[in-house]
Amino acid sequence: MRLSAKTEYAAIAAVELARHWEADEPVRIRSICKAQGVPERFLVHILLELKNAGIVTSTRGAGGGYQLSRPPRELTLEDIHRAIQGPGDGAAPVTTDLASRSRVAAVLAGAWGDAAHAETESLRSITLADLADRCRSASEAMYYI
Amino acid sequence: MRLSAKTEYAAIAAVELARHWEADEPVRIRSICKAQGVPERFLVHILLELKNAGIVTSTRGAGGGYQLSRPPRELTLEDIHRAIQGPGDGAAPVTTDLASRSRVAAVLAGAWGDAAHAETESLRSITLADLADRCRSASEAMYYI
DNA sequence: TCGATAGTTGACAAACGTGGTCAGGATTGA
DNA sequence: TCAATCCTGACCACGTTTGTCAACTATCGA
Repeated sequence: MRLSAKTEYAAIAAVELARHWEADEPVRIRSICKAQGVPERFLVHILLELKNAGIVTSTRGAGGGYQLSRPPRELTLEDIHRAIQGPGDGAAPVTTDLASRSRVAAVLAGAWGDAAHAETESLRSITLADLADRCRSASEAMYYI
Repeated sequence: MRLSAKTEYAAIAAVELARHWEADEPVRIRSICKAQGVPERFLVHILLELKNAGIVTSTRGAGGGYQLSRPPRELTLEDIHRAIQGPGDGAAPVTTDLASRSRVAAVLAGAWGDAAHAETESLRSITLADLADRCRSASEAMYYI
């Protein structure tokens, strides 16, 4: 479960968009960066990847910005993870080479796959709506401190 | 679940040692490499890491080699994974920085942690004995083809 | 004691991935 | 037209990964 900064930033941005889902107007990159402390030039590329993956849509020009392409309830952390880290993550690179000539490697490939599957399922169980809700509860809890 | 070649090689070597556990004599690096197609000079360093992690023991000199330090039933894939990829894998590097000033990042850290935990538990459920057994069944199945 | 065998250790390097930055272009609203 | 905003590709610095090489040390058997 090694997480790249890119994936983390992508998830942060996605949750931020989920929090603005109801307003139904584009969110600017700059406002995300300002709120979350993410390097702006970098987030440009990340959001572009999310757009190419069909997770967000963009509106160009003045007053433009980004929005989720679907309701936050229908988007999971796994979607984000797959969009950024790529689908070539569950399959082991070297093992697939070795698996053809080594039984041990083949058996291991199955085991690694099981673990990858467990991770994927865990991520798939968490929607952006869940995360946005948790942020809301967390901020409400703050008032009691 | 990104897997480094190093971790894969380590697991292959560990399973190979598990298959020779009952013989109770050291296995040479060269014989592992010959059987599994792993670069020999590289496996040297990998086995050294496994040794420092207390997973294997070594016997120097002529007739020397490596053996598992404990019965294969007591060693899991997670042990191998942790020994090579390091324990600094479940914790997200950037998030821990951001988590302090961003609620979103903090909430996300929890979610990533859950997924990492699911992966770890999956790996922990597979022992080297399991894998050695699977290799044995796989090779027996070959006779029927 | 000698020599072969095998693990130990550290230095090194090429290739790759990661994490950004920069400049300029395209689009849109006012 | 002008300003705001996204789009795109090039670029680069840095660390990690994946090895290789060479020299050293320990052990066994003759």
